[in-house]
Amino acid sequence: MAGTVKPRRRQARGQRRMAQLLDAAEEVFAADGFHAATTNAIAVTAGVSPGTLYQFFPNKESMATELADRYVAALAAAHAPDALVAGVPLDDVIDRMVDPAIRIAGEHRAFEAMFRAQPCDQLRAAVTGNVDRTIAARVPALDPSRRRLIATVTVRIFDALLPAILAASGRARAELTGELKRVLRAYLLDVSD
Amino acid sequence: MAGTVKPRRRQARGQRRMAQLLDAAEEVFAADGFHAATTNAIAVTAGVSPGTLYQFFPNKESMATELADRYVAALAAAHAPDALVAGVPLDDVIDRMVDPAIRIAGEHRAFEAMFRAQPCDQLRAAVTGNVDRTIAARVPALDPSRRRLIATVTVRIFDALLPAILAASGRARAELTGELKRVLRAYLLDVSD
Amino acid sequence: MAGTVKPRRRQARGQRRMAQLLDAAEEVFAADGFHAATTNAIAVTAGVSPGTLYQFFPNKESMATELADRYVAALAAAHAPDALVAGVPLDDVIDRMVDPAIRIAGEHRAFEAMFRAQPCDQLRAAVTGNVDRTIAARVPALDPSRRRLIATVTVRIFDALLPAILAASGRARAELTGELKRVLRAYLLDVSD
Amino acid sequence: MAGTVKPRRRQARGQRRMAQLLDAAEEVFAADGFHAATTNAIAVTAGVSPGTLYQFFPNKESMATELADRYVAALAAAHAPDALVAGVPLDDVIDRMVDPAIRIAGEHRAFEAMFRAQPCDQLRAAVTGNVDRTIAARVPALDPSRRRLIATVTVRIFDALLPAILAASGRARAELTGELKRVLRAYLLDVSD
DNA sequence: GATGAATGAGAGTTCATTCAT
DNA sequence: CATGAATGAACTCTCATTCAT
Repeated sequence: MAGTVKPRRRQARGQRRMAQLLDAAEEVFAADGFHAATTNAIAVTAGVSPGTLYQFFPNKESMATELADRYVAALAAAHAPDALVAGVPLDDVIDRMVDPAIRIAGEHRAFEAMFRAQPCDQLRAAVTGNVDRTIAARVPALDPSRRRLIATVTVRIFDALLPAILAASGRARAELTGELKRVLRAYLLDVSD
Repeated sequence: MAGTVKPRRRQARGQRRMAQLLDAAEEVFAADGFHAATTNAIAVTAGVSPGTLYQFFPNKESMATELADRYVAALAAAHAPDALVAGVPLDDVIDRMVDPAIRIAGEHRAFEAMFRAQPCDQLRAAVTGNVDRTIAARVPALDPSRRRLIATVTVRIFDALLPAILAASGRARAELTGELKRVLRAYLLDVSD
Repeated sequence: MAGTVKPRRRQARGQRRMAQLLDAAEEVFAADGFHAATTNAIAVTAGVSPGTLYQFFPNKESMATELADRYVAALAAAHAPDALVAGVPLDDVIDRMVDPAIRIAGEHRAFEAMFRAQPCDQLRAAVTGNVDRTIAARVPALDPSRRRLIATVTVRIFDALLPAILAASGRARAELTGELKRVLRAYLLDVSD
Repeated sequence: MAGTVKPRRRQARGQRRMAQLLDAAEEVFAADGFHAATTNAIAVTAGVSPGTLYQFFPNKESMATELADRYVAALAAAHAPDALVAGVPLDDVIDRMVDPAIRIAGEHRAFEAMFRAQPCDQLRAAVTGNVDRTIAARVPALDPSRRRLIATVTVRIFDALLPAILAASGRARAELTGELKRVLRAYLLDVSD
């Protein structure tokens, strides 16, 4: 009995530490970028020693990877893919894709940095997958490889404008967001023909 | 006469070294990115000692800046802005903007890295300026601040797809280039209304 | 109880290292002077890697500063300012000021170097303060700014003869020390009028 | 004829270059101190290339040495040792020694730096010799080795207060100069007994 | 003589990672 | 688990001096 309980407690504490460390990593990655970020700075921010950090993560990259996982999960939760299929107008689909993505990127300070960092391909891949599936649902006839290409391009466009959007606020942010949607709509209408 | 030749001879060696060093920097920046690139690696690649590098460039940044200047010049030479004005179809304009840019980016291995590096804003600024002027010539009625926004977005889209294009070759590169042009055409047509 | 001991154990090793490093710094500063001294030499002398040095001191200057603090403390301990006030003859006061200072400078090999180095103004300031207070105690009527001037001059005289005294030994050192005291006595008698 | 004239011209040009370089060295030594001063900085200040500098001076030290020679000569010229002997009051002697020394130190910006720099012992030695001879003239009965000691101490006191005097101006400088003279008079009166 | 390019060892400092405790 | 001391290679940049021209 005790044998089964103890490990759980440990795991719980471990989970807490990991979350704590990831929060710290998020902050530091957001502030300095992946490369300039220092594991020592992350440890300090988390209020632990560098050694502790390496008890939970084998290296700096792995922290980025796990952070990216967080963001993938958050995106998955936000993009409840209900009813993206049939008669929903393209504008609405774009809204339902773009707005939550921007929101999540805004909430998670390191989203942007992780989106670019090489060790976080998963994040880009996940987003691309989302878009790919959405297109598949709306335009089933499309050739899969062409669909993949379009999805990739779409995500890159999003990526290209995201930093500017996040850096802006108020009117400017709205303007830039509008422009992003305009690009996507124009492009996606064009390729739907 | 001799008075004008003599100093030239000295400068000539220096100019050669500078070019040599910039070539080396280009190679190393392209391979490792601006941050990861080391001045020692550049010096070794150029076949000189680190001290020599610092005889011509005050620091690492300045090499990036000068490289970016090179690219700006190359772009300026390529974008002879003749006849972009009146009756030229949009497709042609896009071709004449995109193709040389991709060609130059392909010829200069560090173009992409410099396009992203902070100390090289000039490069992005120059390209954005080019686009802005082109739009101004074609759609004189457009509000300048809106025009600037469109130019910025256009360049960011180019930036977003450039790495993929450069990484690809043959059929894949042609496909991606086509997609880039499609995006731009769709967007620019949309905003011209 | 254990709670107070455990952290101490960790700090203990660190404290030992700091002392070790300061000892090494003292040796190297004494041998080469502050500017010529290298952090690597200090690390080697201390038998640690350069990185370890920077775990305890943020930079070279800080080592000098801490060394100077050591000396200030040693001086404060030596100059028990008892009975410097009333009827003590000037010669005795000078003995009680100069002798411990010379002894401490002799014991701490870098004293002289630190006395001169810019990042160690504290040391000179501390010594000047000591002298200033002593004068204040003996000649309360003296104008404070004039007193400060006299203290400064006194310390500079000490500083001027210290290297010669430390470099000498035996009879020569005694002679020079006597000369220093003679200068100080003559000067202080003169200004007491 | 030409054979004798040409070399003279050359020597003349060489002398000019040397003076030019020494002027530059003076400026740079005064600004940065001997150690921090850079031969390149000196060459730039002199408006020549580093190679030229090494055509006239074998190394950095030698520039300091020659500068010190300049100062020795200036001092020798200033201290016309007339009538320092017999009935001149001590105060006057001190004035005639200290005032020109301070004036020259003020006129030659690197005087102070050279006075301290190790490669310039000659300067200190020359000044000490002056003082020694003056004492010898005034107190012929004094034991030579004791005289030497007193001269050394005297010069060190001068050295100790010189920086403060040069850094000050107006009233403060006058005050400090007065204090220096007071110290010297008190000391020399004391040792004359 | 004069130039300025070239050298290269070495400066102070950083940081991802490991390890004894 | 947690600590924080320890590592050491690598970084950018400097500078007295030399050498080809």
